[in-house]
Amino acid sequence: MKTEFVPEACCTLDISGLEQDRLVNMFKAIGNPYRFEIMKFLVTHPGCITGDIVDYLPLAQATVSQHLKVLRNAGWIEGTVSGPATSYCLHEENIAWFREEVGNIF
Amino acid sequence: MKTEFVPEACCTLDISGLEQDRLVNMFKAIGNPYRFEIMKFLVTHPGCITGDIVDYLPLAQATVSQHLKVLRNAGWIEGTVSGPATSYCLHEENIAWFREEVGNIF
DNA sequence: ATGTTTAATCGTAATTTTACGATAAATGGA
DNA sequence: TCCATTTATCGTAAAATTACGATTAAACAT
Repeated sequence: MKTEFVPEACCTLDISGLEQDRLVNMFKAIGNPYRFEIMKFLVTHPGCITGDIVDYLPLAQATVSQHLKVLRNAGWIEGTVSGPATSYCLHEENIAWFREEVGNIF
Repeated sequence: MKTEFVPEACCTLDISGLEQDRLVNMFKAIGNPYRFEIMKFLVTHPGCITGDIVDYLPLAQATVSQHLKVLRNAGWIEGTVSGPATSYCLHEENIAWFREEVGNIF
């Protein structure tokens, strides 16, 4: 069997299937300016509630809620209901997974 | 001056301004299944031409060309005209930058 | 029970992205 | 010069995303 010569590349991108889908979805979710800002805000304001983020961003409550949903579905954050409010935190486990995957393929 | 207590976070996301814009744009560009596939293909087929990628993906030539443009504008790849064709490679320098930035903030 | 607070969801408009066929432009061979 | 090859761009349709006001639902205090 002939093995094709492949020059040394600057990354492997060695990932496929569901893991790839999951990673691409995380890239897509964080690839939006406002959602990236939400992530940054959560680093310094862990456990804050939706209203805090609404106050912080120049967006309507419904829009922020929608962005939070995208981040939640992608696994970047998790929300816990506390009273009538919802408290948001970074999803440490998934972020650790992201860091490892990116570290492996880039 | 009172400094607020901030618990240890799983990442810093310590980035802002133009660098943040640039990074978010790279996230956005690679956050598309077909564009991610193109990147993977280029790892193992460096220097291939547009037509090779068109043959590889179930997309029309115009669509692939458009995806290549997005990847180029985001800095993921670079194309060099060779004859009537265009040869594409990963943009090693920008990818190295991406790797470092992600490594710093995550 | 009623009213207040909070956030998700609904409905919808505007914008952006994605996809494709057709065309144009550029190269190089016959 | 004429033709074939290759790819970018144009025009446009369809789909997805983004944004917002209005509504709904849930929790809790009075």
